[in-house]
Formats: sequence, C-alpha cells, structure tokens
Amino acid sequence: MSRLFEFDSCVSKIFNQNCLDGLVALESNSIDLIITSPPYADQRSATYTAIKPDHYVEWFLPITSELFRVLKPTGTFILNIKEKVANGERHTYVLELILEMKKQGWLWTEEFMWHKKNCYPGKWPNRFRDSWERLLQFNKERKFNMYQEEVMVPVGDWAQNRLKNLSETDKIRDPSKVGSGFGKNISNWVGRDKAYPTNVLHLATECSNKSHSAAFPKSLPEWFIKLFTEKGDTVLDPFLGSGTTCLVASSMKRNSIGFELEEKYFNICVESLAQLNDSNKQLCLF
Amino acid sequence: MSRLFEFDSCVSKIFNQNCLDGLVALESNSIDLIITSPPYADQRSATYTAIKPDHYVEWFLPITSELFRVLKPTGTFILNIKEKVANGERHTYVLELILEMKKQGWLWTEEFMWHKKNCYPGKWPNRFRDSWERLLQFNKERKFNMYQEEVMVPVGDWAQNRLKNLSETDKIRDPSKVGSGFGKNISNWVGRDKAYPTNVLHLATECSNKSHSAAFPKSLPEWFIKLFTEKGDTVLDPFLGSGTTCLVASSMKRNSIGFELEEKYFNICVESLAQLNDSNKQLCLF
DNA sequence: GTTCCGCATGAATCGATAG
DNA sequence: ACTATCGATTCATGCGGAA
Repeated sequence: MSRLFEFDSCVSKIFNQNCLDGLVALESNSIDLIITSPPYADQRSATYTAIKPDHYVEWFLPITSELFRVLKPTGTFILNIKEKVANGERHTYVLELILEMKKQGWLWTEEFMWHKKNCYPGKWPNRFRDSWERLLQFNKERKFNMYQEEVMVPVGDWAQNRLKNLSETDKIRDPSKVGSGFGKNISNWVGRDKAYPTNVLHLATECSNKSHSAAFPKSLPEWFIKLFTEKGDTVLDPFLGSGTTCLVASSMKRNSIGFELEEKYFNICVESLAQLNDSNKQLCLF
Repeated sequence: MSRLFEFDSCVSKIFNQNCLDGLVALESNSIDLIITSPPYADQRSATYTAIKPDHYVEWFLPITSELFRVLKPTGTFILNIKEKVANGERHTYVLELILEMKKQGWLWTEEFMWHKKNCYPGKWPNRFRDSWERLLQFNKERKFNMYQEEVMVPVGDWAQNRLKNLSETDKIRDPSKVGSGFGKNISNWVGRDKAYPTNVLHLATECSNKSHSAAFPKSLPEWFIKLFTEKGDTVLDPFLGSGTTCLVASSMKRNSIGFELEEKYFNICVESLAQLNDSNKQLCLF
C-alpha cells in the first residue's frame, strides 16, 4: 500500500511498509537529506513492537546500511535519538550505534542538541527531568551541501546585552587573551540584525489534542530541511510516524519519501498530506 | 610543592603535582564529589603536553581507576568533557571512555548538558558554533547522596495565569489511572513557587581576565557542589587549572583537594585561595 | 480579527508488589 | 534471584474555543 501526492512543484511518496523492505527498492545515491526519529528502545510498546535496549544496535544497523546506500555523497543524515534509563543508568546503545555506524563508513560530523522546553514531568530521588535529546549528524563525505544563510536568526538577547555597553577594549580588536584563536572583534556585530545559530535548538514539543502525538515539532524538520536542502531536492524519513517530515517537506517544495509500518499512523499521514494538497496555495507560502 | 589553606570551617589542600602521583596518596572512600574538566585531547597544547585523541582513553583510564578508589560509595563524579573535531568529524574518544569506565565498575548515571549561553556567533563552512558541553555523571552505587531541594528554581510564568482561577474540575479531578498514568491535580500547585530543575544547565561562560583557557564559570561547580554535597564534605578536582573548584568549595564551607601540574596555574590557585582567606568573612556569605 | 484563558498532553522513571 | 506490572510523582507548552 502506497500513496503518491503531487503538488505544484514537488511530490511526496509514502509507503505503508517496513522501511527495510522499502529501502531496498530505492535507487542508490538519490536522497539529499534523511531525517528521522526511529522508535526508541522499549518505548511506544503500545503501538510498535518494543525493541529491547540490548538488541537495539543489531536491529538498527541493517537499516543504516541501506540509508548509506541511498544517500547522495553530498547528502546528510540527521538522527533524533536518546538513550533510556535502565536499572538506574543511561544505557549505552546510542554510543555503540555511533561506533558501529562509523564502521559502515558513516562520518559522525556533528551532534546538535535539542533542548525540549516542555519536557516530560516527574520527580525521582536520583535524577531530574530529562530535557534534551541528541540530533546526530552523519555524512558520507567530508564535503556536503549546507546552506547556512537559510537558517540565520534575528540577533537576540545575547547581542542586545553584549552590544549595549561596549567597552573601549571591545571596540578595538581584542587579541584573544585565552589563546583560543577566536579573535573577537565585538564591534563587528554592531548593527547586524541576523546571526548564525549555534548547534543548540530550543524547541517545545507540540502537544496537540489529536489522536497522534508527533515525535518532533514541525519546526525541527523545517530547520534541517532549510539547512541541508534546496527546492526540488529529496527528503527521506524511514520512520514517518504521523508524517511531519513529508508534510513539512511538501510545504517547502522538496520531494519526499516516507515509510510507516503501522496502518493507523499511515492513515494519518495520508489525511494530512491530502489536506495539504487541498490548501496548497496557502500552505506553500510557508 | 603543596599548600594548605585553613578557613573558618573547612580546609583546602592543593598540590603542584601530576594528579596520578598525588591520587595514590589519598585514602580510599574519602571523597564526596569529584568535579573536573580534564585537558581536552589536542587542546590547550600551548599550556599542557598535548594528548593525542587516539591515546586519550588509555591516558585517562588509570586516573579514573584511582578516582573510583578514592570516591565514597555515596559519592558522585562529574566529568566535563567534549570531544574534539578531527578531520571534519567528532572524535569518538568520549564514547569509548564511557564504555571503558563502565568496565572499571562506574555507573553512567546521567548526562547533563551545559548550554553555554553567550558563546560567540561564529561559524565554519560546515558547522556552526559549538555552544554546549557534556557533563557526565558517574557513580559507584545506585544509591548516592543528592540534595535536590538545594537547587530548586522559580516556577515558570505560566503558573501565575494558570493557577489564578481554578475551575471546579481542577480542584476535584481524580488522577486518571488510564493511559500515560499522568493525572493532573492542578490544585496541588497552588502556593508553590519553586520547581525542580531539569538536566540542562543554562550558564554563561565567564569572561574573566584569567589567563587559563579551560576554566569553567564559578556557577558550574557551585551548582553541583550544592546538589551533591553538604557542608563539611570533601570535593576533589584532579585537574585544578586556575582553581575554580577549590575556590568555590571553600566559599561554600566544603573541604577541597586539588592537583595542578603546571606551576604557572598552581600559583594562580595559591593567589586566589590566599585572597579568599583574607576576605574570608565577606565571601563566606556566599 | 485579536487576545485571553482553560485544558489535555507528553519517547519518563522509581520502588513496591506480584508472578 | 529475576522479570513483569502498577501506582505515584510532576511542569510547561500548544491548541482551541470564548470573550
């Protein structure tokens, strides 16, 4: 079972299928960006078959191997994941996964941090609420496409506070006293209204009243799609869930491919993409 | 060469010595909190003998072994560390270190994230400014001392509006026993003004004039000393640097022990601790 | 149209109890 | 001893309907 949605200048193909089965049918070196949030170990057992932490790596590696094949040499793979606590400790399957993926040829280029402003509540005697997740960036080659200007942000509190009262030493070049090599000529930033972001994303999870809770908020795939693709490129999400990735990609005129095993979630994807098709003109203003 | 500083109700001992040599002289099970920021691989090569990333783990493991011995069973080890980017990739020595430390008997209890709020908005062709660091928590036993009430934070602004007018359902509602199990009993929140923090620390890096490059801001050891120790406990920093840990510990009436190999930095430690001794009364109001 | 305000929801974890 | 299930605990946000 699969569905094809044609929009003004892009298409979205979604498959109600195990992603491993579906991936083998994809052409090699055809994807510009893979972004996904796979089922975490032992989570979502109500809807998906729970994967035991001790078997997580061996379950996931065949999939990353196929993802490596289908990704373009200039493409990027963003993996949203966080290890669970087991027996009072953080489990090590994510660390092991990174080490094993490197053996497959992946470069572990970067680790972005997603700070979840509205994290899960709760209180325990030995730990606080977990308020961040990893966004691991992998690449096939050292040179990859990255459109940094597309995600510049308004200069925020940092600049406002820092630039308000410039000391005399700030206005002239200040050879870094700590020898970091990062020469800071603060006055260069006066008058600018845009700055490059950092590798920390501050986003809240969306808690809608609908039947499915999205793994990540729309702004998360949106940010990475802006950063790593151009219009007309192709985005892949092997664990589509409620379909956020394909929905956002279509809104941004990127082609997209998605796999979702559970029929219930697949149907939600179909609905939201169909709705986007209807209201194409409005949403493409995105 | 070593120095002993006696304060009103605590002492600080610092040694101008390789920490491995010094640690063997310490008593087993005598330390309540170890907090340190070791020399990063290949970093600070101007000041420390550079440790090559590929040899980082084998260099550090003998030290963590001694740290395991000297830590009390109820104690905690906080390790501030971040992997270096080498050849366009994040190096894996931190991941490997965690796995090897577990073999020594350490429990990897938690990974706090330090978000460095004021890092400069720079960039490289293929990455953004790195604005976070790992704060790895290790323990010897599943039960350890943790004084969570000491680090509570003000409740967010939402509470003022939310709790202003409680509806009847807010007061009466039974915690739901279905689904996630999270019943909300909003009336529990009336009158509360403090909440427990999360595992993300938003701290600015200190722009001090110190000539040492890897010093963390005072608020960082301060937070962990509050969280994991009581007055009269003993804090250890095997890589003292400019001495922040001992300085803060002394201000907070905790005993402290520190090692610093470089004479230049050791002298800075001596100076700042001597100054604290002079101005003891003011600073102990901390 | 906008703003305001009520409300459901969330990739959770621990400890005790039962099988 | 080892595993499975269950109750208790908790905070900040987006959404949607009302004003």
